[in-house]
Amino acid sequence: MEINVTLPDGTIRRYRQGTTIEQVAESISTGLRKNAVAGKINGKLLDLNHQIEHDSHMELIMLDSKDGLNLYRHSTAHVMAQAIKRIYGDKAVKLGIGPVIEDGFYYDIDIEQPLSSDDLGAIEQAMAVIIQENLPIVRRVVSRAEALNIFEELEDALKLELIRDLPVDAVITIYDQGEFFDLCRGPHLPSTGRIKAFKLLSVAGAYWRGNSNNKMLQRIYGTSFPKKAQLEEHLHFLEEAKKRDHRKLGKELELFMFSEEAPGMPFFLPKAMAIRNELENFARELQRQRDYDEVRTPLMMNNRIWEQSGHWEHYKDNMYFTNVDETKFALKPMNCPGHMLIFKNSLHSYRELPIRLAEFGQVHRHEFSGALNGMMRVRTFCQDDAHLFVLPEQIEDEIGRIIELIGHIYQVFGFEYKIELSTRPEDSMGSEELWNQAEQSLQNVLENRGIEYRVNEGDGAFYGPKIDFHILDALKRSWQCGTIQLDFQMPEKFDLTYIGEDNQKHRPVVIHRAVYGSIDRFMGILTEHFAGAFPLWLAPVQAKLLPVSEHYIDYAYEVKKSLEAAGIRVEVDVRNEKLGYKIREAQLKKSPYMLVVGENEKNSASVSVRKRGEGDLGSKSIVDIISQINEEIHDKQLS
RNA sequence: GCCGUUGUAGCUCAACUGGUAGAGCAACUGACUUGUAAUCAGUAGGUUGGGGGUUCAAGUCCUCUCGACGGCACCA
Repeated sequence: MEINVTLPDGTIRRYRQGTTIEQVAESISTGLRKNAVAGKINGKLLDLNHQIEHDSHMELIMLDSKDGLNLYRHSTAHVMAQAIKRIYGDKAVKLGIGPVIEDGFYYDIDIEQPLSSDDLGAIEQAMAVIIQENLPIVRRVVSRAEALNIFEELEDALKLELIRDLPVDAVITIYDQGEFFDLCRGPHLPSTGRIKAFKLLSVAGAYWRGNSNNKMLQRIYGTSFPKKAQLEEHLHFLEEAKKRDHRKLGKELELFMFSEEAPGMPFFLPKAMAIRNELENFARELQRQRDYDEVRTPLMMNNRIWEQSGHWEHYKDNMYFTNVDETKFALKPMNCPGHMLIFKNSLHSYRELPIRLAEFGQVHRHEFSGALNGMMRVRTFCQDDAHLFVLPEQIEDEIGRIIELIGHIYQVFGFEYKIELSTRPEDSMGSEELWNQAEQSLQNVLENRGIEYRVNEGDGAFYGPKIDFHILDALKRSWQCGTIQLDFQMPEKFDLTYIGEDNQKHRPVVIHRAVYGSIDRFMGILTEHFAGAFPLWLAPVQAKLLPVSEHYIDYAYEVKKSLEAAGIRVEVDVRNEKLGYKIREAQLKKSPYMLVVGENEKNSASVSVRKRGEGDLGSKSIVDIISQINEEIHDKQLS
């Protein structure tokens, strides 16, 4: 009997019933068969040796496709599991799950002996042997009872739990490769020999099924690629990312430091402070133009206000408390309650709204020790926060303005960004009705403006839904920075009112927003984004003066004075060293401008200009270099 | 918080199975007076994160504790 197989381009080919996907591929071309790793029959991913029994739509999954690569890595994970079992013993190793992730795979295993990265080499070797053996990977359907039997035999409680949790009508499959088999949905490569380039990267603890109440397993991360060159490239990328690590660069460039005395709390050194002041002033000026009023509220307020705002109930585990004069105080984890008090400090007419209160507010949040990470996750940081008190009918317009502001600021750094709408979380405050209304408003703004966005279910703040801005840095990593949150709850909790046209009291709506988010973290992101080579307007030292010898130090100081008078951040390298040495050092510190001064320059009131990334640009008069630098600063040029 | 790793000079890193803590860079001093990515010589620098223990002897072994790193969980 023959069946029709419809290919993606619409052509229909006839085959004997029971023909495998691989045979179909072969019948089209040998090249196809070679590079196909699986097939899709009527949209369902299946192994190459799957037999086609009915008329079907068929698509071949090629190794270089996303699906193909995932499958390839999934099979690599199986090979790794097999290798681990060969080394440590079949029963000593219980297998959890071994999924594919972005850029690789991992396998969670339960094994008595703690593994370290030193053990990875041996596992890799055993994997190489398995690949060498080129074991066929074969799918086998088993009944639930059989599956349970098999894994009971192995005393593998993890797999047994997985099997028991499968839906009743699930088809349970096991994949065999040599002596090894694993419960798996598949599909897989036809044989282990197809794996060409792989590497194990690290071991780490991971909770079984992602639940911190469960046992902790050992997770081994690895990756694999169809070509060795791709693997090399990926490893190189990881190396490059490491070189940009803001913790490393922060130390080398003397930006910030940490101390055991204050875990998770950054110290800003003078150079980081220069950057931070630029960032703050930039935002400050844009906010001034947009009619924000800047305020500052206390770092610490008594407990009553946190109970009133709901922070005590929803956030106390992350707050710092202190007892003074028998009154309990808390360090603010957010700025909103302070701004609510400012709003309440006077009576407001509807004519005044929107009122926009901005604060570079230092907040403290007690993060778990294991969560801390350089500037990216800290226990105290400064938010570029603002709260907008608006009339209900002003909501959309105000949010639109904030979106514009955020876009404006990000573009200056060359950041692309993505937008997410985060909706009501489980632990939320207030009525469902208000929440729906708030979520609807945010959605309206996004859709009316034709903005592309993704919905992030249940990720809103406890007092309201939010629009989050995720920037993409130079390495295409995503960071949540900006946020716009719509809040109907705080106005209730604090009984905020304004006097309307009708001379009655009305409730304003509050919009929380931040652009940088955490300035500290934003600086960490910038450091990695620019690999420490900050654009001129941000650079802590914008020009480094390099006297050719001691004789020109006086002249260097003269030039320094002129540049400083023009508002440029300058340093002189007065050390008694050769020019090449000073240049090397200035280059390593990523100084944007190096200005060499010697006999010629001294005689002509000029400097020799060497620019980061461009090299020697010849000499320029002091007046010219000042205007060149200032123009570049003013335009906030990216390089 | 959990699992694992880790902590030696300002920085980067040495010190085999326990046996007097070293190097490069930086700093300081001197010589050289320098022209576009490292001049030479010398000097100083440490209760090996902290506490306790084992030992004739601890950077090294045990234990508690603090910090950091890789993940997990968390991120209102």
